[in-house]
Amino acid sequence: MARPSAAILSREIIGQAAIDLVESGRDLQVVPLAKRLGVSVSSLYYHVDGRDGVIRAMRDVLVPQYIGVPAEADGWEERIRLEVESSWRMYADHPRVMQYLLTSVINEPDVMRFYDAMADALTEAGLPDDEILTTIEVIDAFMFGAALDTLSPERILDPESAGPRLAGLMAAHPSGTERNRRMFDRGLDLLLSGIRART
Amino acid sequence: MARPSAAILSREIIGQAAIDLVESGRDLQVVPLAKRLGVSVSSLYYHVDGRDGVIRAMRDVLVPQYIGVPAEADGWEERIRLEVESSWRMYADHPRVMQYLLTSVINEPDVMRFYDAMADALTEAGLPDDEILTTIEVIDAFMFGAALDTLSPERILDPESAGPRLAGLMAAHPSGTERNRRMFDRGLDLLLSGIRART
DNA sequence: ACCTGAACACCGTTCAAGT
DNA sequence: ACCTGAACACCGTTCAAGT
Repeated sequence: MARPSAAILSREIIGQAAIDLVESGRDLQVVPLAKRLGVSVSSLYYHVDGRDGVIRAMRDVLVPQYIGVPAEADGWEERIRLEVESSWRMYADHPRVMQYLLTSVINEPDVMRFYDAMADALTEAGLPDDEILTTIEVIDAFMFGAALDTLSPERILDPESAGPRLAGLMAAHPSGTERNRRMFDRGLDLLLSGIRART
Repeated sequence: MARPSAAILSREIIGQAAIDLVESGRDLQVVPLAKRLGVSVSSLYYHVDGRDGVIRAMRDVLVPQYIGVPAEADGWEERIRLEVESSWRMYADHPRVMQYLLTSVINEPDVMRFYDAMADALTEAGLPDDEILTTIEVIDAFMFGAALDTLSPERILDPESAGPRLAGLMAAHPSGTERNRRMFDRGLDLLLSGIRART
């Protein structure tokens, strides 16, 4: 079966299988990926440029699922929230995949669209021109850090070894997904509040 | 020379060499590391528990250089700034090393000290108890994202393909280290301003 | 205690060969 | 056009052997 009647592989199929593999907790490796696809390793190389190509394929599968709907919103603040929210969900839904996208730069057009929308919103907010790009970068960085936070273990700190003050706070603190979600919301609130104070 | 008169390796020596290797732009690999140390690969395994052990060794070399001096400061805001600044510098000075520390959790006691100091400062600021931990996590996440931002290429976006609005802003925007530094400062400002608004 | 050399399983990549 | 099998360089790890 050197040439099947219908192609059994494609960039998308490979990208999706890689996402599944990685999200199931394993490393991104070509051999297990091929096995999962029931295909010989070298077959992958016809559709995708090596391991790095697999990473780009993952990105190209994920991005269209989350980015692109230029949400209907009233007011700059709501626009920023919606914009950030959609990128954030992509990160938070696939934190393990994120780790690999870290090195590979996100697709130009997508970043461009995000930056453009954000620049519009911040201009409308009345932020001075020379602060706009930096502010976008701040939000971007926070989003990124918040996404990677998902990767950290359920309990980051051991209450046993904490001081009494910290231990008390930790007892009433959520963990896992809820902790992460709350952190993201609060961060965005703080940033928006800070931006408002500058306009 | 199976047993030299004076040991030529140690955890620290290995950790430092690994930092140099990684910071020079290459991947963290055991074989080049051994070569750089003028030693056989298997020798590393006596001092360090494999590749992961090398990562921990890097961390144990870096952390004491940056963390630990509990800075003299007046006022909660200044305390937070100093605290965050020192962690941040470790990240920003060694962004490539950071990539590897991402997976490995930072040493318990260090995180604990950071969280404790931050909790004190935020309590002094008058922030409600149920917001303190979340706020610390926000700052932590931002710090992290800002550090990883250092890894992104000099010019993230191509002004050619940007809209006129964005292109104009980009012309007046710094790049490289300065861009990164400014972004970090602005982000911390925004967050602190947001925190102030909540007290 | 501290380092070496050989050996092994495994991974990423290439390429000629098949249909 | 699309997949396979073999071959290769290289990496991480182990372990017996040396002093």
